Amino acid sequence: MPVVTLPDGSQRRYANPLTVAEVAADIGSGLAKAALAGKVNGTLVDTSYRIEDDISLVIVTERDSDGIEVIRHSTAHLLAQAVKELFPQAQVTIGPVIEEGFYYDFAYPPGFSDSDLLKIEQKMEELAKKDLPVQRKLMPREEAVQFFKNLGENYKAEIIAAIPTNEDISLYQQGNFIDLCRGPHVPSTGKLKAFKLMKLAGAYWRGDSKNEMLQRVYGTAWGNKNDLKEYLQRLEEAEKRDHRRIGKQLDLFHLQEEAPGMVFWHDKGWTVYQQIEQYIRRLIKANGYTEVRTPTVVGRVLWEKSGHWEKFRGNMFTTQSEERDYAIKPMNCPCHVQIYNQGIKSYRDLPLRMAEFGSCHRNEQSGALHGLMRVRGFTQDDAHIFCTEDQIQAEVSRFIDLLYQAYADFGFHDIILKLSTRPAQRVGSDAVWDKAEHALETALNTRGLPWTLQPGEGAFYGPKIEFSLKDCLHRIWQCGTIQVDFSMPGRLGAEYVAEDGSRQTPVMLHRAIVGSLERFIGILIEHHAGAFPPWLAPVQAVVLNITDRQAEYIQQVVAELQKHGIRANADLRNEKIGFKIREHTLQKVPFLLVAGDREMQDNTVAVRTRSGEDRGVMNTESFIQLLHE
RNA sequence: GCCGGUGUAGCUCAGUCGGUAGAGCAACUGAUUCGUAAUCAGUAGGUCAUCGGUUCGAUUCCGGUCACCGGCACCA
Repeated sequence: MPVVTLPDGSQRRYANPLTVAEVAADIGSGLAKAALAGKVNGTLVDTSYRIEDDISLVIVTERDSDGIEVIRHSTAHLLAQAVKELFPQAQVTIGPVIEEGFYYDFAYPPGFSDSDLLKIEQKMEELAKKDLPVQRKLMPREEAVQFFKNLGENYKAEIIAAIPTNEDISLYQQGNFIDLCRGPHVPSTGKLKAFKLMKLAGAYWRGDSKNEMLQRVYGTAWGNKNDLKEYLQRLEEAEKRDHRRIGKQLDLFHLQEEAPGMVFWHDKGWTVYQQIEQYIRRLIKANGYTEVRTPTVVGRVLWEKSGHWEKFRGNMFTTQSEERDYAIKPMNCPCHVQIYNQGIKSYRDLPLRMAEFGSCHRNEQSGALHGLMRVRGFTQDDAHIFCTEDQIQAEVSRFIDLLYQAYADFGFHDIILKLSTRPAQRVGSDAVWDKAEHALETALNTRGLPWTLQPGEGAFYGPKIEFSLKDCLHRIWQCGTIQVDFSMPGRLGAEYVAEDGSRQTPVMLHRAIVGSLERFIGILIEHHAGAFPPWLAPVQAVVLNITDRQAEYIQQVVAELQKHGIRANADLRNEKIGFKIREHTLQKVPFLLVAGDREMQDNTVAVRTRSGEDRGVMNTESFIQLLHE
């Protein structure tokens, strides 16, 4: 006699065991139709799940995030069914739900084409319309393995073989298609009403590049057509913000074939770059850092000592001269240790914070390159802090403060922190790791920040904290990091004289706030959609005339603004004011200053923002004040 | 690096089922001096990524290479 407790606290008593679908029908016919799955005592189940005991039950519909998840999962199955009908030789593998959609990997050596994708989608529509019931069955493990082997589905058989022996093997059938799946699924294919196949891609079996490559089909699915439409519109919006597109439109930078992965910064992009660099330079100088500059091309011997030659040779650009090998530096730290090593250091010199806007090159694999986000030539806002073990915690705390201030100034307030601790393969004693991990953890906790632990994800040379920021499209970008290094100072012979006169090896903290400046600018472009805040904008103001009569006056205004360090230009072209407004607005210039006869008479300008807002008429002094607000 | 796709004027793109190409914007010239998101007219501009093959003839078909795009793998 099951008692079912619903989310509103109400209870229903039934004389006999019954299914989730039957409870939904008992509540109302609308709900019965909308029911996609159930949540029994917090666990998702099919609507065919049989309720025998007293439980709490949620009827899951397209309005719940759980419901969307079930829809996506079932749509992945529908995709697999369609593929098997059209391409019987294709073998199914896995088809998980991902953020905003799903994918399914198939083993199909001939590969799918874009036109196949269309055909598959049409077949899916057709199968959905048939409203085929989706039925769950259980099968003993061995039988299931044999069953899929007989179907020629070797990958599925392999997956089942990997399932723990104490778990049930559940299969789902819709029409002739049977797939191994944990479930739950929608009760019938007709519940799948809003989906679209997005793209084709290659993907390695089990995510390992040593394995064969499968055909991955990405799709998206939603509870209704409207949500699907909104999602597609959101993608379009994101495309409009693409930094590669905006970089071209706003004449910020370009990339070209002869220098793959290396940026040609144009005047405007370089201005933004300079603003960022100068900002960080001011910030770190005020926080006890020194700034240095080290060579770009450094002899092989140093990279052998640091261990990079052995580990990363394939990813370093190398060159030679007079029969000596050199590498273009992929990172700055070994060079910084060389500066540290000049002259003897005392414990009184620590912590020693050494910064460099270091130009580095890494020979990234061609397929990894992506606009400014992944390049071969980049500049880090790098610094290394040489300190004692006891100083780690305080230094990490100081750094977190610095980083939060910088992110806020760039317009990022949502920051995600992750602590990565000791991996299996590592250097340094457990006692030292204990101390360092504890120091990082304490630094995070004393600041009251929420963070997640990534056990085993630390570098072989020490634990680290990673800082990621969320942009306005909710995308997450890892930028900042602080890493403890127990290895390199020793390898490269860094020492200091301790209070007791003994020679000790310092700990080294690698840290960066924005990481690669190139990538960070890419993030900024997308976050602001090219409309940089005025302090970063390459051109802060353009002063426009109405007719030639004001030309001279406008030159004076521009000169005055420039004298105050404002990046201002004149636009004296013989064009209508509307035309000029349009052009500079599209160029995202924060302020447009118009001067006609009236303004010239009064020694003022009419101020308009790039968003079309009229800020009224004012003199240059007031405008300068406005800009600095 | 791997799978798939793309490469045509400065930009965005059309086109040629094999007979060496076209639009809009931009540029240039001229006219227009105009009050807050596009003034009008004219001119010029391309080894159709690159190398090779097939062909009487290739930008088009086939192959190699390079770069880019979407993923996968990688990211000290």
